[in-house]
Amino acid sequence: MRLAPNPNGPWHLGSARMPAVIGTYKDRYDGWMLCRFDDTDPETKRPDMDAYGEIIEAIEYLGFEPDEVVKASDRVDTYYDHARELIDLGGAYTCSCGGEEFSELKNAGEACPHREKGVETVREEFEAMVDGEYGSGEMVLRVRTDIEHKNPALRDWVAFRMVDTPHPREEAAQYRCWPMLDFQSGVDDHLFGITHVIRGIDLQDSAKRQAFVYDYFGWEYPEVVHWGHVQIDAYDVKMSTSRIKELVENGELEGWDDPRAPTVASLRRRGIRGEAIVDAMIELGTSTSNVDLAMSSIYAANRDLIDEETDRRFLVREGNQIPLGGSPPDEANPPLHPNHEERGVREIPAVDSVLLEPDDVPGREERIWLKGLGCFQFTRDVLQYTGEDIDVVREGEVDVVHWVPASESVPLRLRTMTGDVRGRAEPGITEYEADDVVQFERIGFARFDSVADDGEKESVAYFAHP
RNA sequence: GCUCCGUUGGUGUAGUCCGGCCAAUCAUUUCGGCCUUUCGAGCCGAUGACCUGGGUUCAAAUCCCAGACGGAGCACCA
Repeated sequence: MRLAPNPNGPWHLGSARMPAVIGTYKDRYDGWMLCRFDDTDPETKRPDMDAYGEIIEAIEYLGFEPDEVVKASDRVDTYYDHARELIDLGGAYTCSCGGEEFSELKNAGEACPHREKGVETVREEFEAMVDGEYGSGEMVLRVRTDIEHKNPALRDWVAFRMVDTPHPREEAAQYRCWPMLDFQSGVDDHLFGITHVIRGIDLQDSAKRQAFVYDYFGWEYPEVVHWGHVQIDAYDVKMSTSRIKELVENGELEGWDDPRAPTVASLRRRGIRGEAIVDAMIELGTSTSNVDLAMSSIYAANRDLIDEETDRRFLVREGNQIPLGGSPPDEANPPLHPNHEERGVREIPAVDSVLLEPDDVPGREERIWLKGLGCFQFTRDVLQYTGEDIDVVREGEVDVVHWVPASESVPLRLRTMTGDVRGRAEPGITEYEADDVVQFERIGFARFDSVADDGEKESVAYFAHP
């Protein structure tokens, strides 16, 4: 198996499908997996030097490890060698037609005059291409397929072209003659002994194109599966590397890990496990039709993974301060996890007054149960402790809500897909470190991004999902 | 215009090759109920789909034909 990412930027969620499915096959059948960066376009899809590492990190985060990692831009000489061989076999010719000019001939099913050049001439001209003697657009090497093939997409396609812009990698900066994907990828799949290829429907014709090269060389083509595009609901931002790059550059997104960005880095920062993404991607299967992945599938998978081990805590968003009356306990001790009392309890002081979320403030004379503390009645702008038994909750008369002390709680900013929310959390959260995940009761799971060591400074958490 | 591919509930998927056991699987979502000092989970239940029209057949999601709709390619991008 192989992953063949284009390192022109960090990964969006659609890209994650590649390692998710291919890596799962590899693990399931004890296969071998190559990660080959198809970075043979220094111009239009110019490689981003940071993306090589970011992509490897993303693959690891998703839980996979390639057996070998290579860059196509390190292998250009190998492609040249195969091009020479193909020329000698009569399978390719150099062509100086303009793009439109050739396109018209091709669509009419007519060969261009260059098709009948002798092998010697072709070799000379190809060596001149390799030596950089032509500028961009002046000369290409075409594979001789079938100029009258009923599918115009397969007729004499370009294998190498000239690119004036140097490759951003120093090691590859000297090349001007670059292979096209169909040539490079086709040759490499054979050389690396790839037996199974899974890729997008945009490359549906690639197998047919590459088959001409394989026939010239007498190679056997790998098994190939094409899948449709994946869209994800819940995002306003289009899932496209170039679009996201644009939004990051003009400041509309704070970065590739902005919670509004449909990227691998964003979900990671929100504390969602790579495994949850993989689980959801696997369920999509590999049909050739386009699919919509519901974020709720990823959330459901993540919940399965983290719910049992995640501490519960209180966070009140944009709270209303209400004084306490009567003689309630001066501290609440709800469990860190309701199913695991052995993990201990939290210590939440309850003095003077509390904060409640606006929606939770009870109406006049209504009762409410502050979780871990007891039953209160809202009378004359004060929550008056009633001392009633938990039975009032069991009987459904009183709702249970979360709360925090007004004075001893700590500020926290919760970053969500729809913007930041400010609130105050119970004091115990200062025990956490960045990367810890908690469940804010009745709000949802979140990952701490930074935890302030003193209670006056604001901590920051990224909201994952309910 | 030429060439490929696809179409099963809100979403995804199984079943289609080799017609019957499919009044259609599983997951997710939504909505109820039980349980619960949150939410979730768990348990119980409900809603909800074979693109259309013909044909073949005792029998069609499945085979055939036509059409509709959707996607992809026809790049000196990947």
